[in-house]
Amino acid sequence: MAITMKDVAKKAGVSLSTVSRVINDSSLVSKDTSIRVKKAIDELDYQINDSARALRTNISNLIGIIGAGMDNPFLMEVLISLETEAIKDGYNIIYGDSEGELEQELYYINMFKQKKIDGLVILTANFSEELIKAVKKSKIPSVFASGYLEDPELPAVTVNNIKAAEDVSRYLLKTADYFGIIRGPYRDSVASEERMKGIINVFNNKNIELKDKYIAEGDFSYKSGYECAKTLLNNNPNLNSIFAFSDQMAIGAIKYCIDNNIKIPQDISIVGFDGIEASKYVSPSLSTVFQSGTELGTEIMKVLMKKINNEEIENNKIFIPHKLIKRESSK
Amino acid sequence: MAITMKDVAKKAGVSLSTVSRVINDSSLVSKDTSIRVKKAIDELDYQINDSARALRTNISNLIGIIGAGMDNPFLMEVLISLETEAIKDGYNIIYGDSEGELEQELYYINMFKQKKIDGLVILTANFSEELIKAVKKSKIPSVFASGYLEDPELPAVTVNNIKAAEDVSRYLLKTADYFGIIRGPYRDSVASEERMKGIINVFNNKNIELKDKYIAEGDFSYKSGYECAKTLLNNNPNLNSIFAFSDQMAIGAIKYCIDNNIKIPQDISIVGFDGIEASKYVSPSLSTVFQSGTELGTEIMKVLMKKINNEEIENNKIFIPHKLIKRESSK
DNA sequence: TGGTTTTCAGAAATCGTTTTCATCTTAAAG
DNA sequence: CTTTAAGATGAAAACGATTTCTGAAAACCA
Repeated sequence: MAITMKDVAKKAGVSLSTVSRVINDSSLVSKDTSIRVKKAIDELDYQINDSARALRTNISNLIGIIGAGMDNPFLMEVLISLETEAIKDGYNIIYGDSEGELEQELYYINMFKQKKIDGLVILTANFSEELIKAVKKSKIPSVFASGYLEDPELPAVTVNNIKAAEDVSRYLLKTADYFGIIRGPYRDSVASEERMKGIINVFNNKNIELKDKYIAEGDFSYKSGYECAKTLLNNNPNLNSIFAFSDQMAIGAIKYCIDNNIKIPQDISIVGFDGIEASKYVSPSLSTVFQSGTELGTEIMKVLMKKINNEEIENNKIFIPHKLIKRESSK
Repeated sequence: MAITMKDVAKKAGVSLSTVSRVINDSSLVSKDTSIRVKKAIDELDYQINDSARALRTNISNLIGIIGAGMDNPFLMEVLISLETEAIKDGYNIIYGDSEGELEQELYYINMFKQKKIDGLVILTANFSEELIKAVKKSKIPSVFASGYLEDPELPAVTVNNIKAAEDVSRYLLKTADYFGIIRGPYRDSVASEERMKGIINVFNNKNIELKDKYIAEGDFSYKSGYECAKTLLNNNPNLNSIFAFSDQMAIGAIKYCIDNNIKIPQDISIVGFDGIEASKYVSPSLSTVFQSGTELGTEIMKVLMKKINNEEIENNKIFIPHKLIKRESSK
């Protein structure tokens, strides 16, 4: 059927072993035969059979990614970056979208085990204890994006959520006595919890009481941002700043204000999180915490490669830089 | 090392063949042994080795996707949908981002061949003749998203670009004598060419001359939309409508107008294409041609499954529905 | 020159499945 | 009571690579 090593071996007049050696750049083969074999490979247009190789070596050159919320441009950017980096290291990406469901996450871990993936990236905004357990149990070298796990065996790469939230809080409190918060889901969202921590730090520091009515729970979507803004502004009629935990929610909040004739930034300042491309092009343009999805992706991959190659990981909690960008949506 | 069929066989007191039969739901095994084997599988937590199976059967249960421009939320939606559908059919998605480079596309086709993928989806806005040739040569069952190929062997699933562009054209010409066009790349963009065709149809019909200065070439990004709007409005000072071939470009164009104190829709109407979520939340909200990325994904998968299973494909050019949605950005 | 090391190449085992073929029961048919 | 067919199961041969072990030839050394 397809061309195999055997065909190449016959054509080049050598044994299977030799062909394999040439393909794998073994030093144990003479320049001369190497050239001959390579020529045969070329002429026959031979393609290695990855299944056979994976079976024999137990290495698949596959990196599994379990993702959710890819409608978020930021996560998407991370995904693309992961793919780009993986290819550089000779790996392919196999993607599973869990839609945030534990059941599906476990399903993918199983699938991935069967596929003998070499590494795993968890690219979801929230994840449960059960997932963490399952990942650990799988013994697959893994890295978590977003959030920080206490577990030393499970490295995480993320923006410094606490510090970033502190930055925003201090900034908003320059022109306000308190501010409304459109946070991410309460359930299993490490990142949101950390950002809340940052806010609390600053509130405490300034002796401001953080009231429940300042907080609305969104799910990172445009729509939930819109709804949350409505809730917040109804509950706090003279609210003059909002910090949303994603740009999409911030843009939703902006829309609500415009729909209801609330002037931005005169009446209210709005700050988002992520720094997605769209944040520059909405009107008013959105102030936000910028983090580079591309950078996050490359860092994740670096750590993952180390884990796969059993190298020492000096630090299992890696921060990528962030920057507060002030635009038209805030004063 | 890992648990294999052999272990299961031993535990259940049967032969390898029988275990294999149970796993593959063969009818040739008695109820009794089947239960026994299944119990053993459960107890040992046995996982099939996909490499071995793929080697033996030459079936990988992998579907390759070559994509580009995933920063476009619409394509992203298609990707997620493809993944969801693939899983239902027992396939995994392996994704390669070509960044629109032929070289990378060819590279992925090669990789995918080695991985023995069962099907391929080309999910890029533009593709060249060379790519088409390579896909054909690969003999992998393939489906193209977007654009229509004349080739009967290569099915394509897409919105009816011609008709959709006609709809927009007729709509805009109700309140204008002509309109500006922010099109997609000239190079290899079947979809853009088709939309131009639709525009030309309507222009001809109404005896309007399509001048070069009405047309600006973008790349589907926010930024290019902004730049193109600038060009168009400079070249056509009293332009009062713009049709952009993506929502992102339309949003960029809106931004340019707002930045330059051009009132939407009083001074100018703007219509986009795709119907991405953001189009609802920008201000003014964007009129656009809605098409469902999810639906596109499921349709693509349906066709691909037919190709993989060697079923008859009655129609190798499938249209998904579209709908012109009128919002605040147009009158 | 004879012995020792190096260098290169091949034979064969192996990875974990699926599948063909053969075998052995047991039930149905005559 | 034989003969046949059907129903279950097992043995063994693939699938296409890698790798260990072994051996031949060439190169080195004294």
